[in-house]
Amino acid sequence: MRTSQGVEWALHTCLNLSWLDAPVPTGILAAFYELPPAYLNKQLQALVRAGILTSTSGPRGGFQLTRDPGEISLLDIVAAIEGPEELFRCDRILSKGPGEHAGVDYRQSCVFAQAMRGADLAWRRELAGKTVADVQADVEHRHPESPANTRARIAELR
Amino acid sequence: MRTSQGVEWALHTCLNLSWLDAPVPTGILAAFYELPPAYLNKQLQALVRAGILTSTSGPRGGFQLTRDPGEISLLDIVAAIEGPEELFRCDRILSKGPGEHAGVDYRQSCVFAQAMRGADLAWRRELAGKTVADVQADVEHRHPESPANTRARIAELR
DNA sequence: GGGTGAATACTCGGATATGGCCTGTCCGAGTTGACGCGG
DNA sequence: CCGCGTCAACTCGGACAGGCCATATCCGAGTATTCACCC
Repeated sequence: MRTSQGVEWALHTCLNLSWLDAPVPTGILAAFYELPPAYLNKQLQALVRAGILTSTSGPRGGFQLTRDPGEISLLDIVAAIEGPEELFRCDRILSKGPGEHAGVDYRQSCVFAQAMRGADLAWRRELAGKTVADVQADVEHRHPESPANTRARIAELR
Repeated sequence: MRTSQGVEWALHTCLNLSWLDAPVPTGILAAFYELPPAYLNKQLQALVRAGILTSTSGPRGGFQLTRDPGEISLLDIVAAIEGPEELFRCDRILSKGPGEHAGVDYRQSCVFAQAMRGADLAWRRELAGKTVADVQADVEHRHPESPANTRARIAELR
């Protein structure tokens, strides 16, 4: 059980977009990391549906962040790509067991489901506590040249 | 990204086995929750490889816990089924980016990978903190008849 | 020279193939228990 | 009655198909720019 590649792509792409102020087309963003352009486009569509990115068609179009990087958590991005389901898949097999009554929601009452949901929430809490702005700050602290490098490379690829 | 069905099956099966002291064959364990026997067998094999269960061949054979339920964490079971990989898949796409040097392990230095690993650890910490014995106690507290019910149903299926 | 119109190039968006892993099944190897026979 | 050997049934274990989701790609719809033409 691992996240899809799209998550890593989306994270890094959002960080790059946080250093830019004009729309950037898929082709450029894909070339930045040598990714398949059409498939990256598909992932970015999911970010648009989630309200994280805005898309503009036509020449000089592309993708850009809809809001401040400080308002975009890593959980927002992960959930946009992976979907809203929780990590643990509960098919309520307890309902097939003995001594159990109908009309009970085993997703709520099953102790395992509860424990797994607790772990799921811990995971989400960590992801929700870190924003793109936080990452931005970390990276700029370690590698102050990163924003300029990114802008330069984007301009070079245009 | 969700856990496979095998995780839920393994969790409940381990709990059932914690209330029994003799080996139970796959067929019985599967009938308990109306699961496909051969496929459940496949999952239990993974638990054997992980050292959680012991298997005995021949008549009167089957599966049983290798150690005390208090020494089996939910993480042990999940990891046995899902494998040891962490949730976030990092393909080090940074190494394809500009201004980056070879010889750097981007699984370590990438800020996103670090943040995702932190969330992963939070998830694992929750799962490692809960043992089968804990679940056992919770269930017995809420439904004191559960152990007897389980033993009766197992005997009935034999 | 300025404005307008069409043509054009560019970009996103969804519809469409392919591959790998999860799901599901089957049969053979090994072991245990039972049974019958002989002492 | 007791011991031993054979037989048979039972169980695990790994090898073998099918289905679904992640991966990957392509082409059409829409739009802003550009350029040429006309006033």
